[in-house]
Amino acid sequence: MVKDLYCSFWGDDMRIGALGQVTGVDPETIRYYERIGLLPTPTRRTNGYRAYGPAHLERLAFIRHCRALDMPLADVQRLLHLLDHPLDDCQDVDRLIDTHLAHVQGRLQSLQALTRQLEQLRGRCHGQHATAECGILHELVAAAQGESCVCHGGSVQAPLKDVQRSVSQTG
Amino acid sequence: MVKDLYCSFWGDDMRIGALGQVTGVDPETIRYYERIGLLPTPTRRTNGYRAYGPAHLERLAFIRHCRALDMPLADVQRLLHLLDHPLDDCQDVDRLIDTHLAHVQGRLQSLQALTRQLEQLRGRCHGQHATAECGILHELVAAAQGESCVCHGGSVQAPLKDVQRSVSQTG
DNA sequence: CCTTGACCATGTAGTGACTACAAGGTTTTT
DNA sequence: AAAAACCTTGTAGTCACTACATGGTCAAGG
Repeated sequence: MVKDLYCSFWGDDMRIGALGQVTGVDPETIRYYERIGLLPTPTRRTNGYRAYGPAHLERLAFIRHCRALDMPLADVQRLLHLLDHPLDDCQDVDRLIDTHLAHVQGRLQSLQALTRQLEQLRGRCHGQHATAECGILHELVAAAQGESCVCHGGSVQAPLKDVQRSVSQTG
Repeated sequence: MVKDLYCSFWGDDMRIGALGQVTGVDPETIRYYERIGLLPTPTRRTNGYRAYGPAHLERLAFIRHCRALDMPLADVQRLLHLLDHPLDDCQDVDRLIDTHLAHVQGRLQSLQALTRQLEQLRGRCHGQHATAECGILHELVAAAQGESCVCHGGSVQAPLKDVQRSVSQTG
């Protein structure tokens, strides 16, 4: 029986391990979501164990789905609030998704440029030799010294922050 | 004169602010690189200020160029070591770049899928209405509940970790 | 009855690559 | 002389977890 596997999954409440199994989320992550106020505090059994119901399962699944879409937890928080207070204007949701989409598309373009640069860089090294003659290292050093390179094509002073931001996490 | 701007840039040493100006790196970041052993400790002036020479400038530029290629600092560290000890085999450099390239390409594919998903999601909402009828929110909730969706097409149990790893930072 | 093992609780610290202060000293400008 | 801009150190914050330490709870096996 699945009930045996999930330890009272079919009962009226789940322990944190069962919830984790069903959603594929580490129990430590679930506790983390609770700590930062993303998941409501569950009721407790007499022994202090957290007792989760279907509502928690739904909410956690929603969070994970949004995370699979690479949304930051702050955005997920806002969406959950809109779900809880469905009287507001839908435009908030629109803007949130639009902003997030722009974010992702920006990072996508950066990564595409990055891939081209790395591929060209990779092509500089052929066969086996000492690092002293390595075309990749030479290219990297030359590029860093501001000569026109496969990556920047410009000077050292170019602001790298934009590139890095768009490549890194959403924050 | 540029000398006035950069405070002894043309002298035999630069202060941290000047180095930051020339390379476009925040002085706090430069100190951070020094702290984690990426930049060698510079000599000090009599007043305790850090005094940087051309060697530091080159090294910092190299680091930033690698970072612009989205390499983790650990990889940069290894490349710097290979530059300092150029007797080793060049294959190390090759492997490092190859691994990094594979990383970036993986993230690129994740982001492409993500963009498609978000665009489809965005298309669910038309015009102005209350969140209670918002197609985006409905889609997100439905998807989270395991119905076939524009994103997963599968169940809640799907392991999201792979997606997230490939989308996030290199680490 | 005792032990083993799996589960749960809390709290703290670590990750990467910075960023932002706080509290004080120095140099330059007004 | 005073104010602004620079420098120093150290510490703590960011994001979304992850890992660990320490201890409590519970079911099954010997």
